[in-house]
Amino acid sequence: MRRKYTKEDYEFLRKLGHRIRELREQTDLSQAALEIDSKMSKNQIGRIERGEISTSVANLNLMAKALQVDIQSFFDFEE
Amino acid sequence: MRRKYTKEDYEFLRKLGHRIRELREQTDLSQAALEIDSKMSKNQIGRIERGEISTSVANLNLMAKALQVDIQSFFDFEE
DNA sequence: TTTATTCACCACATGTATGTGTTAATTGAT
DNA sequence: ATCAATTAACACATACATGTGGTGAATAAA
Repeated sequence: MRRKYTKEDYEFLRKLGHRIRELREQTDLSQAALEIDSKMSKNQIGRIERGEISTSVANLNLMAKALQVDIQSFFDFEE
Repeated sequence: MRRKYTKEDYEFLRKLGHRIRELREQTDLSQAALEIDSKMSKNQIGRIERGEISTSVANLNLMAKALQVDIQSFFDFEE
């Protein structure tokens, strides 16, 4: 049986999602455009940006390459 | 239907896993000890370190806190 | 040799992330 | 107000990650 996400987990996911959205908007890409570049579904991208789910590191890598940013920049938020 | 992992994906996961193992050993923690601190199963930790699977960012956060390292340091390897 | 530690590896059940398809809702421009 | 672009939000099937429990291999110590 899996661990359940705590409030801290969701707080982390919320901040991460907000940061990803920030970087996507700085690149002037819509979710639909990022879908094409990253090969991820735009639905999934939306869920990640809203902090609803905990995506995998392989997907983080895909998004970083699509946005042409360093994967570490996704974690550039306070705390 | 999900995307399948490419060779680049697995290469990324392999490097990431190696880096995580490196940081764990620097902290002098066994997989069993990290299991306790991170609340993740040691089986899963082993699979991640071997690069077999793509774990979630929430788990990365758990491991970073348990190892008392910055989550960004997980990605400090030559790409 | 024996014992203990650490890790690799396996099978299985289950929860979750993902993609697809669809329909609202929102935003912006005119 | 209308129109277009963008995003939110839903349901569903399925692939994958995760935990549990177990066995075995490798290493070191004694």
